[in-house]
Amino acid sequence: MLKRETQPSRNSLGASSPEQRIVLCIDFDYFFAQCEELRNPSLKGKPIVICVYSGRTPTSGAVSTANYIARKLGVKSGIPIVQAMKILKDQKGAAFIPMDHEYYETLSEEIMDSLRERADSFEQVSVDEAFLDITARSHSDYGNAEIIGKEIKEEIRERHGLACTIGIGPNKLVSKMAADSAKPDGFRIVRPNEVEQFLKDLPVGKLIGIGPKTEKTLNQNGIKTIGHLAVFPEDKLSELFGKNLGPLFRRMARGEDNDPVRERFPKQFSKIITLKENASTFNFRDDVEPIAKVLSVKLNQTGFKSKTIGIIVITPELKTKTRSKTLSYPTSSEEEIFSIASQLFQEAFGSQGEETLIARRIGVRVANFEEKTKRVGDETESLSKYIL
DNA sequence: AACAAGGGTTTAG
DNA sequence: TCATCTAAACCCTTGTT
Repeated sequence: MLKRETQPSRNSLGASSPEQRIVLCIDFDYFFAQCEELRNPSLKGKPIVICVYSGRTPTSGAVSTANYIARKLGVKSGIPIVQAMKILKDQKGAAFIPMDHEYYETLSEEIMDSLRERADSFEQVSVDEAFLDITARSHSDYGNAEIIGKEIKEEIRERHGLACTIGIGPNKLVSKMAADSAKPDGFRIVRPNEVEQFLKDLPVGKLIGIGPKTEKTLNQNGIKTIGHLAVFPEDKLSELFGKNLGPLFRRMARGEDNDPVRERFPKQFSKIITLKENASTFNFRDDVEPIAKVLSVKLNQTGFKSKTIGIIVITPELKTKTRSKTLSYPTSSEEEIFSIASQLFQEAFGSQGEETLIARRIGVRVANFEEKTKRVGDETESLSKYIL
């Protein structure tokens, strides 16, 4: 059914790529739950649910993640805690553990630091995921890459006691999808000549960056598999998803991705809380101050200052409203963040007798960073190695 | 034409 | 029925240089 015009032959345009990159993607399995197993081994073998309690009622909140025992029974990220409790009510020993992000971050940092040394260049994507460019140290040879990858996997098990999944491929996209296809506790290599076969029959929704909304639109246009997407007319895709994203999706479906593995620096910080009860501005003024403080501290600790300060309101219908303001100078001052956020809340909630906006959750965001001068103790810091 | 600001949406973990 | 939290990237519109 799917007509494939994509032949093994390369496209004929210009510089035959200096590309023999080999990229390794590492993903710690059910990371938060595994961290909990690490400090409390008696949890092993039981369903574990990592919870974010909102404080509205003793059980209200959402599931952050769960180990595979719980997942197999239907507990997924994002579902209400109550629902997870229902699913697991007959499971003896099921554990509902409040998320302890600081602890996970500490463990993550230790491991990331040891991974960083094993890469030509390194990119931490999240608390439990990273890319390693291993082109040079593998001499662009997948046999060598396999040895390196397996060493890393074992080292993490032995030194840190954690299971992980590793994917290896010619770029970040393919390495990540290779890892996704192999988890948990997996290892998979997809070589350049295997990319097309690897991708073509997977549902489009499996492509990184294609979520539920995009998948639905694609399906409605007859695109069910990544192979379909790879040969779909580019102008149609541009029409559907925009001039940038349309063509990008098509390239991704072909397994193409030139994005380099590079250190990431934060571009924004935000903090959002759930209010005990839905409220308007006049009632949650006291909640804004501690939020401003947290962000100010974080800016000062990391050495950033932000020019843009914004607020976020989640309505009872779970719609998101945002307002922001950009200053002519960067700041990290608690008072300043608080004062501007308060101002924005006033404006957003209608100061002159309009209908009052009601919030379920409120938050503050700082963005548009400018680096503060100097910082001691960090060598990797000088940010001049930033090639874009 | 290029860029910045601002608000919304989508994705991911 | 119940629905966390953080961060990034993109889209579109509007306004400025």
